[in-house]
Amino acid sequence: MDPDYADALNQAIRLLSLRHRARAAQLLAPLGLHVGQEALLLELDRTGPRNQAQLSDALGCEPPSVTLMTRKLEAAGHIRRAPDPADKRATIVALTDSGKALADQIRRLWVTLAEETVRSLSAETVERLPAVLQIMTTNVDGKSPNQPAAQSAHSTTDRPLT
Amino acid sequence: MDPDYADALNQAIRLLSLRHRARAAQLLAPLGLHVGQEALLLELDRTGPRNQAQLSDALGCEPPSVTLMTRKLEAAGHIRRAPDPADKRATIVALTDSGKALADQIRRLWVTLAEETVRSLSAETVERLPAVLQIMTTNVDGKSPNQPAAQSAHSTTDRPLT
DNA sequence: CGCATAATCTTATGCGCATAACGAATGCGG
DNA sequence: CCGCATTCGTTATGCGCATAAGATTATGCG
Repeated sequence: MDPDYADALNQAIRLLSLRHRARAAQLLAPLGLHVGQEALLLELDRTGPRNQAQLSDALGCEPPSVTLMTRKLEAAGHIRRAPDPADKRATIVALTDSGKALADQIRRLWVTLAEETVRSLSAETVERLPAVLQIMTTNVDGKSPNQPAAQSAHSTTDRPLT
Repeated sequence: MDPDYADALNQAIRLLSLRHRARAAQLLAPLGLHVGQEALLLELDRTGPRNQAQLSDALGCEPPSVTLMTRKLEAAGHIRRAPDPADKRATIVALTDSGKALADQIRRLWVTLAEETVRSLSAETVERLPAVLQIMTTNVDGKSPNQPAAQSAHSTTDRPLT
């Protein structure tokens, strides 16, 4: 394994992360949203109402952050928080109509951005890109520090080498 | 443009960013480093001594952050800060021997991780991945908010579509 | 030369998110 | 029925980094 390649890969991911976050903040500022709140809205819109623990899991962030985000989004009228009748500890979170409209609006912003990116890539690269990113994600997220990363064997493969 | 594709791409990048950062923090903790400090060391090791303004530019972070990072790395003995004789405002930053050794050590950590990732991807994907990431980075980083992103025309293309 | 403008670095302050510690509710094994 | 570990949510605190404002030096121009 070429050390320079690993280094380039590492730096490329780091820069992409920074720029993506910066651009997201820029796009969302006019809407009065932050990056984490965007992710929460989109997640709710994708998978429907859930309690905060499930949300923090899906978003890859921690429960206290979810508490803050849901409080703020509720104050803005984008979501509803209601106690779960089946579990008095949990509070389930759902989009309001305003929140659903906002989620659609956000998605439209990213579409125009994705179009620019897609225009610069080959068709097959575009096709494989989501799967590749997912593989990179599962691998970089080593389950235990000094163990081979999950093979991500079943759902997402990219013509495994050999 | 399929809205679902743009959505998937957006979320994939977001998740990769989170996981990459988390893993980096995990790898660097034993070395007493943070993510930004790692980037600074590697950048210095790649391109040689520079002043802090140039560093903040290359790292994609802001000058005050560079001030804090260089102070801490200097206290740890990994870098040297010296006034620039040609410009009394600037302070140029250089790696010490200890810093250079540390940079090599860091790179070795990422190599083992990159190996796992490469093993899950096809040879041609691996070959194009850095360029693809760079294209995504330049595109996501729209120079001005409502203007077509830079074509990244000259150096990095990935068989442009059509 | 003299002065306005810009560039470099630093300090002060705020924001987003994490980790730690806690109270409340659940469910399981005795 | 009763401990007791577990899970959910919140509060308290800290860290990394950004933005805003200030001090010092460079630079361009009348």
